[in-house]
Amino acid sequence: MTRTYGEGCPIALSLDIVGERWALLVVRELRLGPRRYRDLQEALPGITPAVLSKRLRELEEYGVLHRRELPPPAAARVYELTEWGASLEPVFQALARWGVRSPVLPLTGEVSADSIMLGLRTFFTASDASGDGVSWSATYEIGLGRDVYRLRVDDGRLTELARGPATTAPDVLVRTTKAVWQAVLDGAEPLADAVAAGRMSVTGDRTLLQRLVDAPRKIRPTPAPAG
Amino acid sequence: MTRTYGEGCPIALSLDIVGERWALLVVRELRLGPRRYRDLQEALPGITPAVLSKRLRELEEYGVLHRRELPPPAAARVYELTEWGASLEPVFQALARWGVRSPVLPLTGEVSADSIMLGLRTFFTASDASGDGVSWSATYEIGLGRDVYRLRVDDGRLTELARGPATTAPDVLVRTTKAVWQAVLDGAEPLADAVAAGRMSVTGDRTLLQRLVDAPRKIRPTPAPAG
DNA sequence: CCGGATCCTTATAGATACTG
DNA sequence: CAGTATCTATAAGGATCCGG
Repeated sequence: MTRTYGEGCPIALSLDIVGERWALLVVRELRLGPRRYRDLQEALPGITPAVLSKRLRELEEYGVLHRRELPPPAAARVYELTEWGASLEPVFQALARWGVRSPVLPLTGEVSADSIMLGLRTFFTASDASGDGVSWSATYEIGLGRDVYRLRVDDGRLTELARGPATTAPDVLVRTTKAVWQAVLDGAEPLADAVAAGRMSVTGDRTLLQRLVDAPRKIRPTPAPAG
Repeated sequence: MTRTYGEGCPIALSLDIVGERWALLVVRELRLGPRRYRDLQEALPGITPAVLSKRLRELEEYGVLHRRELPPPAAARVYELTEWGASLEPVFQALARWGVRSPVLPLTGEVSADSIMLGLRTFFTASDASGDGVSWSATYEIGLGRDVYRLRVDDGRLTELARGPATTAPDVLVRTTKAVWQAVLDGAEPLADAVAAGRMSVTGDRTLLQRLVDAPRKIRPTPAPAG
């Protein structure tokens, strides 16, 4: 390792490991499972091949991820998080919750389908039962363009979020675009409108879907910088 | 801002704000209260004045901290976190808990007195009452060299940690060095030995102090990188 | 086409000295 | 004390190229 903070503080050590430019975003892209070099390059607009290669080498060396060769016929090289690398999850959660409350810099730009779904998990708060006493459990398959995800909610808790179609028939099946799904999650467009306008197709119990999109509450209190 | 990830992902936004080299460590130094430029420079070995100035300007611009002029006679310029900046605390906690489990890079180097005390808070877990039914509440004043801290534990929860002496007579008063305190916290030296050898002076109930140093459990499971 | 390596340019950080 | 100025070293950005 070249540049080091050289401190005994565990925070500084963490930053020695994942504090370099792009490093944490590379890890972010692996949160939902293994990815190929090409996938990472596409998901990280602006990263150059040299930097991506360097980060992958470093992160492998430090034990955050490892590369694995898929056997034929799928013959491909993929990168995936080690157990320790996957345990960065609380860091991502904390950073995401902090970032959405940024009082100065706005939250603008493209978001990958992965990030949208992970954001759902980050801001997911079991909706309070509100007296109806009905426990909320359901399975979902959400398709955003070509990216498909399966979700499972058990007793109001999001217990599964993975890439790929549902393994059994889901309670709700959704097909839409990234943009529409994000608008609905942000509350910018009511779910009913998106469906009525044909921008989202829903198969199954729509009230279960409504509960899902209501669950994350990305409130942005925007505290005054208190100069 | 010059370099930007340019994404709509809140994680990327957070990294745009505090992801630059040294930025998060500057914030770390302000977790226990305002500091002067000089204090920061001394606490961050290796940072150059130009970089420190730049980070302080940027972090102020983004609303993470603000500078304040203390009125005479204490006439000094200090930097302190905004409310939003202070809400980075979960990020530090997550990074610290992750870093101590690093399977490859070792945790070596100097640690500031502030970081040791904050580490105590990060890894503080109320010791299970273990059947004795005695609720643990106490006040402490810990002196490490010239740095003095006051702590308060209420019902097994660490409710106060601040720079400076206790405001009323503490239940336990400790005077020692950074190195000895850290060795005791790490379990490298038993509390009784440090006291017996005259490396730590304790006034008050020593069993209350034992509970305090036992509270943080910095277990390092060192998961195999699973190559 | 995938998985990078190479080359050149630009931006940022490190080192040191110096000033209001 | 609280920074700025200058110079150098390193890392990142941009484009191209290459082997399997």
